[in-house]
Amino acid sequence: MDVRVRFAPSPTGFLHIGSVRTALFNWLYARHTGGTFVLRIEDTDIARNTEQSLNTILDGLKWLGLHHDEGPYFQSQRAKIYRQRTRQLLDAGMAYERDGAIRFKMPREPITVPDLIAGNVTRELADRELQDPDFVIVRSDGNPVFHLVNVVDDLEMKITHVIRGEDHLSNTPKHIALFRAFGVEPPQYAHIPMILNPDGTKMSKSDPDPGKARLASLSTYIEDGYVPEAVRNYLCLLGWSPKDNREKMDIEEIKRIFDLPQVLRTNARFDVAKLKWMSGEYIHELSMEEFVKRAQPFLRIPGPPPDRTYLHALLRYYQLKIQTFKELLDQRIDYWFIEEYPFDPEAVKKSCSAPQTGERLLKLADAFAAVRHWDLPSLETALKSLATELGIKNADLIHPCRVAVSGQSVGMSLYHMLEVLGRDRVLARLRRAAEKFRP
RNA sequence: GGCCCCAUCGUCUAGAGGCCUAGGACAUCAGAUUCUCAAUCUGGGUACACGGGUUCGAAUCCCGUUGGGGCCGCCA
Repeated sequence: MDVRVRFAPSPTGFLHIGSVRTALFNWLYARHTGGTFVLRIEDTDIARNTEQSLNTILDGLKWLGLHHDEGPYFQSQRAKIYRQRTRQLLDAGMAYERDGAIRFKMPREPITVPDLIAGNVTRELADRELQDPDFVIVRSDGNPVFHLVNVVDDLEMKITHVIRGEDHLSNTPKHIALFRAFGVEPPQYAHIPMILNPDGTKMSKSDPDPGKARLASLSTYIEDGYVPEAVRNYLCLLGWSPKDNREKMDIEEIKRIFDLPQVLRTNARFDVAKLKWMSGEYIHELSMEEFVKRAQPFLRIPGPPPDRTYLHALLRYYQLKIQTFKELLDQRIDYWFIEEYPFDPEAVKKSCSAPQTGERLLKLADAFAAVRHWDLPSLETALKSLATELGIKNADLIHPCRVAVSGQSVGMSLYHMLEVLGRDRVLARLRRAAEKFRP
């Protein structure tokens, strides 16, 4: 049997992280079985159907690398089919009209859902449903209701496996009843557990807490510069695991071993810290070419375009330091590119307040000027011999030197920094700073 | 209110009756290292929700309790 699965988001203008995971599991299952991944847009509510919100979905899937094989199909363009199917039920006496709406005659006996993940689930009717088990399939304004269009679409598109959030488990009996009413065997169902906020509450875009609302949207992770492969990898691990302690995994490998029965039945909480860690893992292993390419939107380089070799040399440090590309914006990198870099007052106060600072920096500049090869070991030797000569600790030269050439007290190891900056910049900066810090 | 699902460290999870005095990862703490932040290395603490069964033996099976989530719409 050819597997056909679908992702059916409603175009509400953003992608919920839970939806993304559902899309991912559908995609994984399709790839695992060599089946077809269909994209269907649930846009029967015309008010939500805007081009921009559709693009949000398309862009999100593309960002994650979840390519669909068919679609997107739009429910809004399928009104005729829903009407025909409604007619069919009406004619067969399995639906009737009341108060202008069309209702489906729900079977009175409980229906068992054979679920690939949850097992056999038999749902008794709730007390309210006991009063009136039938449900509306076409509104009085003539628009079909979710349950109807969902089933009709799955039927028409020959969907074989419906992989969706557990929030749909309770109304799956309705869907099964509808399939049977059409004289068709329902597809296989697989309900995956939900993704919750860190505090265990439901993830929602409309959460009054803006922080939590932000967590729920995929666009947050795109904007914050997370690596898409990491987001995808992390989401795979929410409700599924390879059982052998592996976590950072190649997507090809996941496609190979992913299967529905191993999906967990427990809800998972979203842990941004772990996602961040994983994003970092992916960033660190990027080639410099790829890193620069992806970092582009988050790089603010002042001054004229830098030399490529120089840029790569200095960026290596930041690549290993950050976990999301947006963190690049927090790094003070101006000193690599322009001479008017700012001096951090704290750093100056801490490292350059000694009265001999100016004099020492001048001597250091002279020592550096004398090195034959501008490389790490020579610079280290030069600095250390000067310290010995002056009878001071290495650190008494290292810290002022760092502040002099970078304006700050943090950064890569000093000798490495000097090596990358180059002789001309370093000597000029040391001499200028010597003036600046003269008592 | 009714119905459904679930329950292992703070979090994600491994665990399908003896390999479990419960393993891994993230987070956290301590130490090491260093010119700073970071990284790295080493080490530590922290979990089978509770109560009953079944069994020679239970994190693993059954029942109940509690807790969490979901659904019961002319929303999707």
